[in-house]
Amino acid sequence: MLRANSKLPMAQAIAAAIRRVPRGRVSTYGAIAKAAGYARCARQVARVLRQVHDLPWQRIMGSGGRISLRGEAALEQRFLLEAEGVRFKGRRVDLGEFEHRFPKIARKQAASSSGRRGAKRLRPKL
DNA sequence: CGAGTGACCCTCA
DNA sequence: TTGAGGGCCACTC
Repeated sequence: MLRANSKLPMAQAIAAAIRRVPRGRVSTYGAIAKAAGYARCARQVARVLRQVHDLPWQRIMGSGGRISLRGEAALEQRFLLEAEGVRFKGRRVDLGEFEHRFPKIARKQAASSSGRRGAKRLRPKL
């Protein structure tokens, strides 16, 4: 059961949003982040996906339905999604048909001033 | 050249 | 010490 996401931690809110995606459907970082109430934290979504493996990470795609993963993980994701009935168009998914739409998006206004400088780290190459 | 995105990081309590 | 939370920047199109 999902409570008001405004009372849940950010990671939990994001995780809850991810769990709201039904089988056979996919979502994007921006959509998840916005659904969770943190439209600017698309990166945090990735962090949750990596940290919490209780989520259907396979249903989370990058913008445009692209797979943000790399290597065999991308192939695995595609395989799992195809098993759910999601059709791939080359390297992408047709979000127009498979993107899950959240019934309600809670507008949360975070007025906290915590972390400032974030990751400057370069992206991993493969 | 500009806009958009990201499977992370760092900083604060 | 750990937990929680938020954002900047490099890279792609």
